[in-house]
Amino acid sequence: MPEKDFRFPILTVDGVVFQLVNNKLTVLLIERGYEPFLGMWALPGAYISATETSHQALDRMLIDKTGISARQCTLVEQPYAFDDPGRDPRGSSVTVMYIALGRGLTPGAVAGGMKYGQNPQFIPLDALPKLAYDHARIVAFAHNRLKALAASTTVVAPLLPDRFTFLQLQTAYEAIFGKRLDKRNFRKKVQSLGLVEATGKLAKDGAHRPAQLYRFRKAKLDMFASSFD
Amino acid sequence: MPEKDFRFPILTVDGVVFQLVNNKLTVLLIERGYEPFLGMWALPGAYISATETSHQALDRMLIDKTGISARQCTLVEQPYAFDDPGRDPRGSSVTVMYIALGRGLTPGAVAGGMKYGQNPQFIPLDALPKLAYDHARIVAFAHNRLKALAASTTVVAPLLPDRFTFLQLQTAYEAIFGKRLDKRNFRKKVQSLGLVEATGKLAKDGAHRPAQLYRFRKAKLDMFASSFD
DNA sequence: GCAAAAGTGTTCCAGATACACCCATGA
DNA sequence: TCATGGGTGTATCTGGAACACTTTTGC
Repeated sequence: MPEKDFRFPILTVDGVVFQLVNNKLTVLLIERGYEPFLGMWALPGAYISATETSHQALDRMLIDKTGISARQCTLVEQPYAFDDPGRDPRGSSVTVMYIALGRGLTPGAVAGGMKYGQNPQFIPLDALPKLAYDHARIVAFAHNRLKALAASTTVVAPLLPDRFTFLQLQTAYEAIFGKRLDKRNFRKKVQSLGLVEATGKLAKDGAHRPAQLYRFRKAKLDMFASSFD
Repeated sequence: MPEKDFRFPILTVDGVVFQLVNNKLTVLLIERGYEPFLGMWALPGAYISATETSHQALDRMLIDKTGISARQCTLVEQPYAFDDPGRDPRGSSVTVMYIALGRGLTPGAVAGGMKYGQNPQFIPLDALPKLAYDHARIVAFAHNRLKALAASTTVVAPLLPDRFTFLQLQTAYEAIFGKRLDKRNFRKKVQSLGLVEATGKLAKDGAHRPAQLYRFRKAKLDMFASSFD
């Protein structure tokens, strides 16, 4: 029943921001500036207040703690809840996790941002330090989710520039799946799905044959029939 | 930053309890007994208090509102969060959704239970009434999730008795996917995955040849390689 | 001319699909 | 004897996986 003075549990939001750096999938982490877990690496996160949605809290928190705006990223549609009774000594807590994807993000770069930031860094998933709370589990969950989405949708798009070569696209998939793909099979697959279209422009970036530049046909998250792996 | 008098948003839990009734996939709904949405059908749900986890709140709420205990069900591993700014006039709210699976459940049957219950019923997914809040969206999400899980894990197990015939198993899958499957191909698939084993017992339940009774090899949620659809 | 990435086809195999008849039982 | 669900095998198709060489450019 709705009671007037009902006390709610602690509600927090955590952001899992992925970006490609040097062809590796990385995630945005901070070093915690206070207890608990002082000095340990953690996902950027914050309490959600009664006057905001979890989404608004994410925006605010990301800028405050990492100097990156959620506006610069693409959010994956669906937030997930993690209920960790043992996480906070003050009582039970629920955290809402968002997955965000970006490219060319620089921690601390937003003007006036990062009030509480503690050394925000994009850290490769294959070289994660020990994380605070149950954040290792949350990152693993998010990575799994990203893999599953990449296998059947165009989620990779926000990780890439608007125009990209086939090699860039393939490398993005390889970074997400954590394994190499065959160049010819990859091309066939992407083309048979009609995911991309040639722009006619060429990328001239070195001592080799210039590559055709492509773009995604659909701007939005698009589900396709068959699947990668 | 952790502040002493921080006020948290409204946090609620909603349960999506699936059960097979007459070979149809049904979901547990109640008729709301107060505003908002008085008289409308809705998922059973409740506020989460500061002294309990979302999981505990689910247990309590289900018994109070439907007379069904979460102990009678199998919970799907992962809760999801839905953040609906417009849902509650008193401020922003986040709801944590659990998917639960059961069989032979009877609303209102728990002794001493169902304090606030309003006509709890298992309603077939293909005959849902208009639902309160954004519950139609939540049910659709849960159904999708169930489909995806059924395609690659043994989630169906809790929907079935311990021992079941191949036809029962197939019918469960058909109910979840909402389409017919080929009997021979289904058998081949299930057997090649080694999902079930014969018990040696026979089901004699009518004017026809008795069927072999099977059980799942793994009691727990088990992920298998290939996939149904 | 050589280093470096771009681009291109075929074969093979496994798994999915489509499909029809006889069997055991109770009424 | 008939109605009902139980139980079985084969041919075909499709999509994924494996695999190597020629092309274009800058230096």
